[in-house]
Amino acid sequence: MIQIDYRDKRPIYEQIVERIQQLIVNGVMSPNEKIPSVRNLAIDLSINPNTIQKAYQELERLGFIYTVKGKGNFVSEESSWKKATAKEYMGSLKEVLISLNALGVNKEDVLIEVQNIMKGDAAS
Amino acid sequence: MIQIDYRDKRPIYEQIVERIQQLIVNGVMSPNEKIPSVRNLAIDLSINPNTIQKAYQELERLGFIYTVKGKGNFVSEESSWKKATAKEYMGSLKEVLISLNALGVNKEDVLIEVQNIMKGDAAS
Amino acid sequence: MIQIDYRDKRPIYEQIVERIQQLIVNGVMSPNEKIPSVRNLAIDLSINPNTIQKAYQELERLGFIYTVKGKGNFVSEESSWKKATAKEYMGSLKEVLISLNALGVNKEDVLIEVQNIMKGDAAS
Amino acid sequence: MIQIDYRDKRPIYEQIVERIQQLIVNGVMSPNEKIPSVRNLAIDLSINPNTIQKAYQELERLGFIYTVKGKGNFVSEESSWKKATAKEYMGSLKEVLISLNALGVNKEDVLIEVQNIMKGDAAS
DNA sequence: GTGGTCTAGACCACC
DNA sequence: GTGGTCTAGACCACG
Repeated sequence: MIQIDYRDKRPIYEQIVERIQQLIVNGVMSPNEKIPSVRNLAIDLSINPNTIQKAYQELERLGFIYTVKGKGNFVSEESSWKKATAKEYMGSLKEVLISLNALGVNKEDVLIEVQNIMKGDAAS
Repeated sequence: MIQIDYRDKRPIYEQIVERIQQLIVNGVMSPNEKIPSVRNLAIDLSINPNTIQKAYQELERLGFIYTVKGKGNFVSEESSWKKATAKEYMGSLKEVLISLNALGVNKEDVLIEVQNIMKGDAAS
Repeated sequence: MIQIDYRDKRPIYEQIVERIQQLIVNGVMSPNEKIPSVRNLAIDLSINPNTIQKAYQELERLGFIYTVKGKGNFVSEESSWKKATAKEYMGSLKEVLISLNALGVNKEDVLIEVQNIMKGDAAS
Repeated sequence: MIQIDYRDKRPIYEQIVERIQQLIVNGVMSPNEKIPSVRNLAIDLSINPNTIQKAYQELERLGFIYTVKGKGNFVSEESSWKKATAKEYMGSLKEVLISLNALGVNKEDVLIEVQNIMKGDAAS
């Protein structure tokens, strides 16, 4: 479920943060579902528990998970992250579009991509 | 023309790379135009020449500039970077769209953003 | 009467201590009134009796309740905690005021807050 | 300048965060002033550098300092933290006042404390 | 068993 | 020299 790419320049903990974010955002993990314990995931990935710990604390800070000491870490309600995350991604979209525009990419090609990926146009 | 933000988390050389990339992509600098010498830019920005050197090496690796020993550094022809760069950004676009879709963002909102930014639909 | 927030960073027993303190200070529970037995409260809140036990021990240490073996736990006379608690809060008040002063907060704003909250000016 | 209290229940890194916050808020350290390097402070306090590192990262997250890799850590401009910090302290003030009120503390005593500490009533 | 903190020691990127 | 990351191993509070 989580793969570490040691050739990636980004730190391991950041890769874990991003991966779990994806799993939550894409609905693979549901609110209040327990995520792997620090120790278990550390063993799974053959990584030091401290590194997992750092990733989990960052995820909590971002509002994607919440921690119950002695119990484990759990996925937060959508309300804690949905709005902020969508806003963030819209910002990224804007940046990418500006660059694509400067590169002279055809608007049609972009529109096709949007139609292909965003099949559902139902709001949440 | 180039501004360094020391509070930015990214290394200085990376900021320079990105900035010059922008200048080239947006046409501010034209193919075969000479870019500032390592020494001059270092003095201008009051930073270590090694840092500029590293930035220029990266830009050369990416195909945005080429070096002529004893002459200086020059902007490459569009052909050496346009295609690869556009492909890269299209990849980013795809990732962002997938996430926006998962977040339940309305397709209409994305299309509006595309129409707003990509005013020109002329191909390269 | 007592609500546990598992997402709270503070340990459960501390939440219970604070909550019961509030109930006593605000007069909801009167001196010599019996408080729920360890066992009953544990069942009510669906938590481990050890946790309740720890909370009650802390409350006893602070002078808010006293234990009668074989009978249960009871709210102490005001004399055992009122003075110490007030002193403690006056210390906190001082610290906060110093910081607010350093931050350049207007004295008037603070005075307004005091007038708003401390409606009764009857001494104990 | 910074003292660690090992009897304090709070983690060391949190004590450091609070202490440096105080130094900044109270104007002992000025914007853009360099704070001790991670290694130096670690040696000074006879503490592991990782612990200092954690404290500094938290301070950066809170907007009190900014980091320049390879250079050190520096105090942020007041604008990054003044408003939020003042708001936070006003919240603490409110809580304390409510408790003092419930304890039957005389309003006059509180007003005296305010007058004593907040000598300057000049706004920022 | 769970997360939270800390130490000791190491390597890396950056400047 | 500076901060950033990571490992290995330890102890603690909590439930």
